[in-house]
Amino acid sequence: MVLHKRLDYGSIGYQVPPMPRVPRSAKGKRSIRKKLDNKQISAFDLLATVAGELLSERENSLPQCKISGTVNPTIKQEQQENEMPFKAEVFDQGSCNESTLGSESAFKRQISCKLEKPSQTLKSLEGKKGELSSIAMKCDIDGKVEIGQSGPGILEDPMDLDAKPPALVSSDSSVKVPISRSSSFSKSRDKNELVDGDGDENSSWCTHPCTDAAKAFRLQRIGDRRIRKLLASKIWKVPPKVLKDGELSNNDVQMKTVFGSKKMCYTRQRTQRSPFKRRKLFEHRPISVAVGGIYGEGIPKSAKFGGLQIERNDGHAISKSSYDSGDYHVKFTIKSFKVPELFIEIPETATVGSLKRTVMEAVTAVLAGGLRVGVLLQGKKVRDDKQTLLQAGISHKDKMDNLGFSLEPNSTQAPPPPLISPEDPNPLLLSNPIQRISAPVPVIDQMLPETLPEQPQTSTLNSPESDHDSGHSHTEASSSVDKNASLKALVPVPDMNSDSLAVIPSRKPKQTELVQRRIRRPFSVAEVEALVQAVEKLGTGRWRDVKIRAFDNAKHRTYVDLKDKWKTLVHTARISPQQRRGEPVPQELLDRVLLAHSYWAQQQAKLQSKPN
DNA sequence: CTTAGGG
DNA sequence: CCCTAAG
Repeated sequence: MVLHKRLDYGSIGYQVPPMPRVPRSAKGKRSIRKKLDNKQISAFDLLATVAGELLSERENSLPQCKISGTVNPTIKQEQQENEMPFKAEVFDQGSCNESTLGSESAFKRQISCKLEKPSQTLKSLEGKKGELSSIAMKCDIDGKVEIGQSGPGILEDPMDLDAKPPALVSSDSSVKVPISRSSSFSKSRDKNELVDGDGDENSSWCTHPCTDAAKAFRLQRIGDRRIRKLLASKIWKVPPKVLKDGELSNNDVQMKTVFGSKKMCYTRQRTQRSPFKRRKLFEHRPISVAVGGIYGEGIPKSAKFGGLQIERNDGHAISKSSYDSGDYHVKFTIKSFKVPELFIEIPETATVGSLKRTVMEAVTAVLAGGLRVGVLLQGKKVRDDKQTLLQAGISHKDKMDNLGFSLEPNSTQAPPPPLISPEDPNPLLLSNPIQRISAPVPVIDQMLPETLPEQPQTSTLNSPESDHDSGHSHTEASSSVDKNASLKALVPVPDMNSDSLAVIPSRKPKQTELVQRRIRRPFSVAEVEALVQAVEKLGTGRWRDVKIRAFDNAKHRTYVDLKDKWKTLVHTARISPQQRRGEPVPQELLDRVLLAHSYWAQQQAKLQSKPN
């Protein structure tokens, strides 16, 4: 079975506009490359490039993704020690059968996350400056996010890989191996998969010795090609229109065009009879990306960066003259990514799996909900998108160790990508008793390179830009502390059990906090089938019963959801097949919908006219 | 908390 | 999906 439309969500009214696609025509590439070559790229282009890197990969979403970061609630220096590195991994379990593939969101995945090395921060994992290791980031609005640190493994020189001091790798369990969509990944995944929060630092992919074959494969195929792809397709995919002349202030609009217009919201699952009150979870605080530095022309042409970069078009051997004319290129690598302050609230009775899912959901919601990229130079946000890098002060020759990128949740919009479906698509088979809880999206602040330790970690919050983001960061001061404490408590118990969860403080978000909209989870055919069956039996006025009968184990489906779904089903059944969107529902089911609908409508009418 | 509907 | 008035 093949996924039909990536962005077509079943229910009407939630269609997320398709991401504008830009033909990967040579022409397009050339034009942009030309701009790069001529240093004509504006700050906004740079932003867009980064954004594109992060968000325009929806078409190539990988069924697996990893996110690593540091829980860093407050961006204050003194809290550095409280930073809790965490890692959330999600990957396809490989069992994509008919039912699990019913819808894109139906991918059954297993998520695992680890909290480890409480005192370690991603920062400490950064390779030495100049080291050609970088972080590869990919994120698409489909909910797949990939953020992996690509070390020398993707470099052309295999020696680097072997020569790389294990310390760097092992010391940082949150460092990810570059995740490529190539089969090489799946090959090596087997041995590395199911990284369960067992505390085994070596369980992360990067620390697992890759097989020679896999290694070779990766080096050979991923290296150059992957980078090229990253540079070429992803970046170029961003519609020029969107990139051009956008004011930072217009970013919202611009990005909206790209990511959809729905407001980004994420709320914790409302669980039937859940003892937990709905909370406002996500903070729309900026996520920051630290850049390893800007590399000037001195960088060997063979140098490869796995992450974002503006690469000199070596294919067109830059002539001496071009250099003379000031045709320099700014090169940089985003080495780390922090996902701070993830506020998690979860009942003690929840399963570890649910915790993992929650974390993943929280992170995914933020990343996939729509991001805006901000460029920070020495802690200051570069607002003028029209500026060229040079004008902005980003020069190839500068030792810009202070270039930062901030990923800011787009509060004004957010095409909630189908999040991972923890449960089996078939409601009748659902058996996961997880209690979904809230997961706030934290703010991630800029992580500055070690060379600029003095840079206040609060730069992002304090920077002028914080104004245009959902700014509610400050209301979190106290919460961050709680969070820290709670997460910290989790660390010692990688294999946390419910008890450890109890440590999590249930700080009540302020009412002023925004409530994230729940992520969309298109109903799979299996679910529709179950729904139809239940309604046929129970009628259309007993949603709670329907819920219990057919979706008791699908915690993410509330009776209201079911009622709404039925509503849309009825509508869908009435419109022409051409007008339907999302995963097609078998006509047979739609027929039953209409039948049941009319039948129960009659019954209701009878009851009305003839009460007793 | 459930329903029922509009948004 | 969200929000809410009603029951």
